[in-house]
Amino acid sequence: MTYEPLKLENQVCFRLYTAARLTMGAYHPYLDPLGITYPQYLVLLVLWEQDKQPVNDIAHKLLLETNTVTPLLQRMEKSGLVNRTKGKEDSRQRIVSLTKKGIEMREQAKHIPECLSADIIKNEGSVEEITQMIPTLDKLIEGLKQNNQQINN
Amino acid sequence: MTYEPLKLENQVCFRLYTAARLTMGAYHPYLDPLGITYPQYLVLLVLWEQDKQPVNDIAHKLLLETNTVTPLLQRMEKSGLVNRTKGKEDSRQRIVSLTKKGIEMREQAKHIPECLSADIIKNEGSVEEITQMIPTLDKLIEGLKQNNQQINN
DNA sequence: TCAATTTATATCGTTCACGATGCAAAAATA
DNA sequence: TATTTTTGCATCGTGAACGATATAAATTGA
Repeated sequence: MTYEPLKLENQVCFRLYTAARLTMGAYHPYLDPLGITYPQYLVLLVLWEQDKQPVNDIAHKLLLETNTVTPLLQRMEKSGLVNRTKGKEDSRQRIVSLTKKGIEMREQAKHIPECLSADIIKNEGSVEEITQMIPTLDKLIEGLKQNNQQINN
Repeated sequence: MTYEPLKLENQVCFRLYTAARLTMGAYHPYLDPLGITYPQYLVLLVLWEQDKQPVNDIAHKLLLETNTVTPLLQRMEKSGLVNRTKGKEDSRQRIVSLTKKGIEMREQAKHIPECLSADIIKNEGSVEEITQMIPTLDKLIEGLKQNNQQINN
């Protein structure tokens, strides 16, 4: 009985990749009525915590590149959720602020986390077990951040 | 001290989404020289376990839709990794088989899993802790599969 | 002060990911 | 057998993700 690393079933990354995709799928019933996608929901979470942030801060908090976030914000501006104004001190910056619609969406989104927990309980049973993964995921993310930085230097 | 579900830092899904993206990034140094992407690597893993499978089987094993896998396989055919031939019993099927190049790539990819483990150890320390998440991830994936099926009915 | 460098954002091209739709072959059923 | 339904795959459109590159503004430093 030998351990075979090239087997799909032995790969942690495949599970992360799949779990992430399926979890995003589970958000669909709640985000579709609001007319937003999961990455757009993440941007809103960031702005609901603190309004009026430059693109870079948002990208940094989501661990995304600005060339991912810029088009995302452009789409959100087009759909009336945010405004993008030139920075006053630093005119290279684009300050992203919530519109009335963006602010009000928070009320509608308020119950999404508990809805998702309920869905998970319904089909699988244990939110506790899942939340126990958080410290490990955080350590993994921190390590991967450093690793990928080393690659790009 | 109230728990705030709408805070980014309290969201498990965001961590899965981030961990998955960053892990895929960590594969780059090993996959780029082979000229393949991470999803293409997953397809190869499936075909290395068993050659000559219809599109549907591959999609099912990767938990992807066929409309994701079909273009993926078309690109892999164009880059000379696989062939796609009409099924003999069921002519609706497309049987995907490895080319010589696809078979030989297994040798070059052999050490990727241990390289990735080494990278994780280097920057974070504990592969054991990460592999301990596997049962939980599997339960989560299984529950989400059922949940998302219920949605689409 | 002026050139060189860095920084913040944007643009472009390629590859996923997936909902919606189309189509032909197979299976089910009348 | 003829018709309906299902199945397997493909195509199209949209929205991420991200590497590479561009551009203008700010910063550094000679």
